[in-house]
Amino acid sequence: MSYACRMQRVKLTDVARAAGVHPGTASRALNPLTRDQVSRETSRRVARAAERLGYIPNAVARGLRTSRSYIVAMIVPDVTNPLFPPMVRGAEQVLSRAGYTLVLTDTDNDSAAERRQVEQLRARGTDGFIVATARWDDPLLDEMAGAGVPAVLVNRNTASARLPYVGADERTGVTLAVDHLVGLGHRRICYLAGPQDTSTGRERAAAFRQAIRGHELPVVRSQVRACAAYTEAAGAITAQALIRSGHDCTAILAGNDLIAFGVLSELAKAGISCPGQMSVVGFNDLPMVSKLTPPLTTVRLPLTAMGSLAAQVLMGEIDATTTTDGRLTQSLLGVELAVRGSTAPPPPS
Amino acid sequence: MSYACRMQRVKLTDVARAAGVHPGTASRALNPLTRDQVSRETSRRVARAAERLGYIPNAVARGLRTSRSYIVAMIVPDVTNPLFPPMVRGAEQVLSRAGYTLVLTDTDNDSAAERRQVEQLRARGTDGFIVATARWDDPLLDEMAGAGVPAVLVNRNTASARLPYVGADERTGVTLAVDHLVGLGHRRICYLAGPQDTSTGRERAAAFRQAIRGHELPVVRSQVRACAAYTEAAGAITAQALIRSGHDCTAILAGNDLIAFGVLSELAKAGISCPGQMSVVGFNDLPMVSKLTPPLTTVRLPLTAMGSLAAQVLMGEIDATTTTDGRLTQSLLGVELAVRGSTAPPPPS
DNA sequence: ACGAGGGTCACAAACGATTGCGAACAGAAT
DNA sequence: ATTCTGTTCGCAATCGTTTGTGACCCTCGT
Repeated sequence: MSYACRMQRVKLTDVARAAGVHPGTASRALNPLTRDQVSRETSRRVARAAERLGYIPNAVARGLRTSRSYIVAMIVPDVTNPLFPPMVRGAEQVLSRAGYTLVLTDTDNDSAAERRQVEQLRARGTDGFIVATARWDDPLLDEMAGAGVPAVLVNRNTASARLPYVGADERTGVTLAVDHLVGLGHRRICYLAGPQDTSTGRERAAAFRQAIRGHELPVVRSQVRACAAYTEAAGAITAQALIRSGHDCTAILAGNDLIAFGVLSELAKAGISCPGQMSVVGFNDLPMVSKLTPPLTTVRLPLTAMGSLAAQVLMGEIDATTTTDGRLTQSLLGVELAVRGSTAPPPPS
Repeated sequence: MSYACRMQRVKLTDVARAAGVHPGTASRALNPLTRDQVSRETSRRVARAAERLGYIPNAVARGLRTSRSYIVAMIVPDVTNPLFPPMVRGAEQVLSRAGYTLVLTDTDNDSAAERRQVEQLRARGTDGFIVATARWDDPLLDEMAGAGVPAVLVNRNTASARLPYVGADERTGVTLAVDHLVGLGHRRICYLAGPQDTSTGRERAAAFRQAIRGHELPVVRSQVRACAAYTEAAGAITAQALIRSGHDCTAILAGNDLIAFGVLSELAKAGISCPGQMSVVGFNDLPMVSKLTPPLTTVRLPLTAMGSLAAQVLMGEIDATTTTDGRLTQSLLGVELAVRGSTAPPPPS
C-alpha cells in the first residue's frame, strides 16, 4: 500500500528481513513455482511483507541469474507503414498478457541497421524475435536459425524456411481477386507485383499466374511487372511504364495498396477513369483505402491476428528449445476480398 | 571475425584470459571512458582479443552493476493511430544513434494498463519515458514526476506541467486555419474540439475562441462542441448533432483529422457538399488525407521532429538528474497550414 | 639515495536476484 | 528409543560486469 517516495527501491533482502526469513526463502515464497517449498504460513508472511513494502522485483538481476529477460523484440521495416501497427498491436496484447515486454525496432529498410539492432538486442538477453522484415534470401535470419535463437517470421517468409512462419493465405487472396475480376467480365488483367526479393512479391505473382491459367486465360495477355518497392512511388513508376506501353488491359491487380495508390494517381494523370475504363484491386486493406474515391477493392489480411499468432508461436519456441516435435511451423490465416468501388465490368470496347 | 556458433557466449573473463590480463583491466580497456587507466599496449591487446573472440558485452550484467539499462520506453495510446508512428520513428532514430533501445508500449487508451506497463518497465530499470498519453489530470504522471523518474511528455501536456513537454505550436496552427477560413470569406465557423481531458483538446479550443475574437467575430456564432474522443466515430456523432441543430455555419474546423473524417462522412450523408456548401479543416495532416475527395485542408504538425526532440530532451533529463538549471522544459515546434481542396469561399447565401 | 608521485594493473566487493545442497526438525514407523 | 522419510528453511555460490582500493614499479626531484 504505502510506497517509497524517492528513496532506495525496496529489494528482496528488505522483504526477507521484514518477514524474518532468509532472502532465499523469500524468493521461493514469492515465486509461484517454488512456493510449495515453503510452509503456507511463511509464504503468507513474506507475501504480506512484500505487499506492505511495495516490493517490485528487479527484473535485471533476475534476468542475469536466470538468463531470461521476458523481452521479445519485433522487427519491422518501417513503423509508419500502416501495414505493421496492427500486427504490432496483436503481438503486444498477447505478449503483455503473458508477462513479456515487446520491444519494437524499425530498421528503415536497411539490413545493416537490422543486423546492428539484432546484435544489441541479443546482448540485452532478448528471449525471442518476431521478424517482419524477412527477405527472400536473408543471411541474417539463416544465421539466427543456425544459432538457435527463438524467432518467428511474420508476413514475409524466406526461401530457406528454416524459421517458423505466420502469414496470410495469399494465394487464396490473389485467387479471390482474380475470380472477382473475371466474374465482372475482365479478360485482360495485369499484375503489378511487389519486389521480388520478398516472399510476398514472389508468392503473389506466382498465385496470380496460376489463377489466370485456372480461368484458361492466356498468361501473356496478363502481363506481370514487378515494382521496385512496396511504395506509392514505385507503383507509380511501374504503372506509368505500363500505361505508356499501350497495353490494352482492363483491370490492374496491385501487389499491395501502396502500389495501388501509385496506379490510381497515374491513371488519373493519364485521364483514364477508374473504375469506368480500368478496374483496380489492391492488397492489405489499409485503414484508409475505403475512403478514397473510388473506394479501393482490396484483399483484407487479418493483420492483428497474424501478430497475435506470431507471438503465441514465438512463446512456444522460447519454452521448447529442445524438441521441434508437434510445433507449429508454417501457418496461414484466412483472408477476405473487400469489394468496393474501384472494380466494375470492363468497358464495352 | 570468427564467431561462436551455438556455444556459450564469450564473456569478459574469456577476453581477459586471452589477453593475459585481469577481467577488471579488460573492462577498463574496453570502456572508452576508462581506457586511459590502462597502458596503450594492453588496451590494444585486449581490444584485439575481444575482436577475435567476437565479444559482445552482456548488457544485463552491466545494467545490474551500473543500474543503467540504456532502455527508454515510449508510451502511446494506440500504435494504429497514424499520428504516433512518425513520432516513434523520430525518437527511435535519435535514441538508437545514442546507444539506447526504444521500447514501445501501447496502452489501448486504458490508464490501468498504462500503470501496469510503467511498473513493469521500471522494474526492468528503464532509464526514462517518453509519454504520449498524457491526460489533463494525470495522477500517474504526477507520481512519476514526484519520484524523479526521467520522463518527457510529447504532443499532450498535463495541467500540472511538472514534466518537460515537447509539442507543436497549436495556437498558431489554429490561428492559421481560422485566418485562412476568414480570408476566404467565412464568418460563421464551428469548432469540433477533441476531448477536454487532453491538453490538445483544451488548448486548441481556447486558441480557436481567441482567434475568432481576434477577427472581431461573435464567438456565439462560432459554436464550439467537444467530441468524446479523437476518433472518426466520435466526430461523426458530434457532427450529426451539429447538422441536426440547424446551425448555419459555413465552415467547420475539426479538432483533428479523424474527427474531420467523421464530419465529412456526415456531411455526405446529409447531402451537404464539401467544399461547395461547407468548408472543412482538419488537424495533424495524417498521411492519407491528401488523397481524399476533396483533399483535406489541415494543419501539419512536425511529428518526426517532435519525436526526435522529445528523445533529446529525455536524454538530457537522464544525464542531469541533479540540476534543473538551463534545461529545456516546455518546447513548441512550428506548424504549417496545408491548404487543399476541402476549403473554399462560402456559398453566396 | 630516498621519498614522493604518477602510471598500471590485480584483487575483490559489489549489483539483486535464483537455486543446489544440506542442516534442522517434525512425525511416523519399527 | 531409534531410524527413516519428508518438509521447511538457511547458507553460499552464481550470473557477468563495473569500480574502489591498494600493491607494485618506474621516474623524477631534492
